[in-house]
Amino acid sequence: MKKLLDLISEEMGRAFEAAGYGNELGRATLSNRPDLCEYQCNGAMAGAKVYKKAPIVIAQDVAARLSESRVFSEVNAVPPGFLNLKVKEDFLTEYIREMASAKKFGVNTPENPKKIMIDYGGPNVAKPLHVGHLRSAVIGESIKRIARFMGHEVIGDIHMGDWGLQMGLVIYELQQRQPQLPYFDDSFEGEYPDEAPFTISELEEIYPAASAKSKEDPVYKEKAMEATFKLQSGVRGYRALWNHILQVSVADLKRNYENLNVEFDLWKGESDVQALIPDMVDYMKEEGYAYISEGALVVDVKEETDTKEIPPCMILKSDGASLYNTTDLATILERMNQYHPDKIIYLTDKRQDLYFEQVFRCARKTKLVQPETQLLHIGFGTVNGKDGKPYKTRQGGVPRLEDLIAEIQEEMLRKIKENSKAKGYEVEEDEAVRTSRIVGLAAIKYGDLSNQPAKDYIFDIDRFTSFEGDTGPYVLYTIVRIKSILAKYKEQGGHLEDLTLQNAQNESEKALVMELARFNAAMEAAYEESAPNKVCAYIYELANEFNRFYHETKIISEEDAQKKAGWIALLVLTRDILEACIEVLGFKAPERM
RNA sequence: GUGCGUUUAGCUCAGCUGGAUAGAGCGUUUGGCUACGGACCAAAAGGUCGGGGGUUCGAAUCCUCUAACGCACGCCA
Repeated sequence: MKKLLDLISEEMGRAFEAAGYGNELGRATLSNRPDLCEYQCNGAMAGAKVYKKAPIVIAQDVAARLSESRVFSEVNAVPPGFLNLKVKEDFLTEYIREMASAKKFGVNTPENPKKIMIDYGGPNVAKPLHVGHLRSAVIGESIKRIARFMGHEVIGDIHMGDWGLQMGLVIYELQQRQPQLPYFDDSFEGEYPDEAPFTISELEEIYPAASAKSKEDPVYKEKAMEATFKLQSGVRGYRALWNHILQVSVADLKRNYENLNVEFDLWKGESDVQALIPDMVDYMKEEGYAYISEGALVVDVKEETDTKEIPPCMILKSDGASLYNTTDLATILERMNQYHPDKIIYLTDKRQDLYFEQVFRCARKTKLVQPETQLLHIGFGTVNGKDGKPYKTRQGGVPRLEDLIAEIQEEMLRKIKENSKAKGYEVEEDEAVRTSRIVGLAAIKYGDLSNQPAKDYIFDIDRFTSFEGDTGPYVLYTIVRIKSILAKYKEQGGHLEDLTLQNAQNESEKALVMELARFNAAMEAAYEESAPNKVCAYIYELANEFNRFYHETKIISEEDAQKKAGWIALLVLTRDILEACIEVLGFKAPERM
């Protein structure tokens, strides 16, 4: 389905053409003066110079051609040359009816769907998730869902950090604590146990302990690096232990991401591409891309148009070891070979902007990717506390993601109980808890997603959990309210099928319809700019328009059956669109709250 | 030092890629519950868009200079 604004622009374009001007001048936008008109076109002013005429004259020429338009009920040329437009009810109703019966509410399926890989999540094995992991997971999941909704094929990869020094640290610390384990006995030739010799909570305690020791004790660090090396060179016992760590850790990660309603298609990690590294490095050397500089193997990625010095992309450290860059390049290689994506999107902290610029340039230069393959890094900002500094616990530590979510959900539970008490009815404890989880997740995700990804934002529990203003709970409340009215309609014997949308009866209803008609444009913009915040902005406005309409219109008590059915149809569409939006944002609405 | 980002109402943020009177929410003030869910709605007050200069019919938006803050700049990830 075409976008409403495109239909309007085309109609304007034809009028411009008929009056002897270029039809590209017909581009229309939403009015920024709703008191004067619904849509506007500023093409007459843009055309004034080209045609050497006063803009108002052009506008009048164009307006005169539109008196018989089936789209507009009103076209006014006003100084200095604005074209103020109002659309006919019939035209709008026809559009919204088509939308209601169309697949995906009129979002077009692309002719050539793209294959997109999204690299997000990025947890480190054996380390608990913390605030820093929230944004990658939440934004990445939403971008994935938006792209899927638009009809593209999307593969989400968690890309775990499962190969670095942290693995050596954990292994060495385990050896200190339980030296009798068979994994550390080089002469052991039997089968290793199936069961890991530690639980997830032990694991989570082991890493920080080991990390602290290695910072203070150079000998300890040396030993940990040795353990890392033994693991990477494939020592049997170390590999077995590493598998245990992975197994225990991944089970825990799955649980955590599931709670966040985040799903990955691939659970790959750095370790998966290590085998590709030697050949890739040889290739880069043989083709003359890589050379030794200051002892390290590097690929130059400078370009003539650079306004600053871009350091070369390092492939191997001077001790011959691989590093983050190497793994990322090998991952690109693997992804291209296995999945042939048209586009790879990375979600990490924005501080890695320059780093990814280097890696992307290196991948292009060394022809790891096709010239038409898009590589995109979406760098997101920091989650800050109310003081504007990175969010910390009261003790000053880095807060765990689990604790953060629990905190929001507790506050949500408190509010739900308080509100039900104020309204004078009792909620069952488990229903209240269930609801608080659903609404709490919406609060945290909406709080994050409604900001532009690249910007830092302030994590404010009171604001996020509020039912008022631009928040997740407000949007859910609106959906629940619609569901409640629809339930009542059914209770009274009404059916939700075979309803026909009618022409809008008043201003607030028309405003709601116009807002609904904007859905495909809003979703498309969110996709193209990888900007879930645009979906948030859209549903917030939609929810506002709905609530305004709701207050002016008594639906259930309406006597005219056709009118009433038309409104119910409008409610159904509003509910469906709101739910489609929160679905791509990665949360759901409860039946009651 | 170089580069990137940010700067809009008391606070938190929008601003549809150059248009009319710069918009929301929170907070403040006021009005609306015998009500389909008042967890809502309506309204008021609140701004020299960090600052200077420029481009043009027209600038929060484009160019330039400048200030403050944040971040990044080969062997971490």
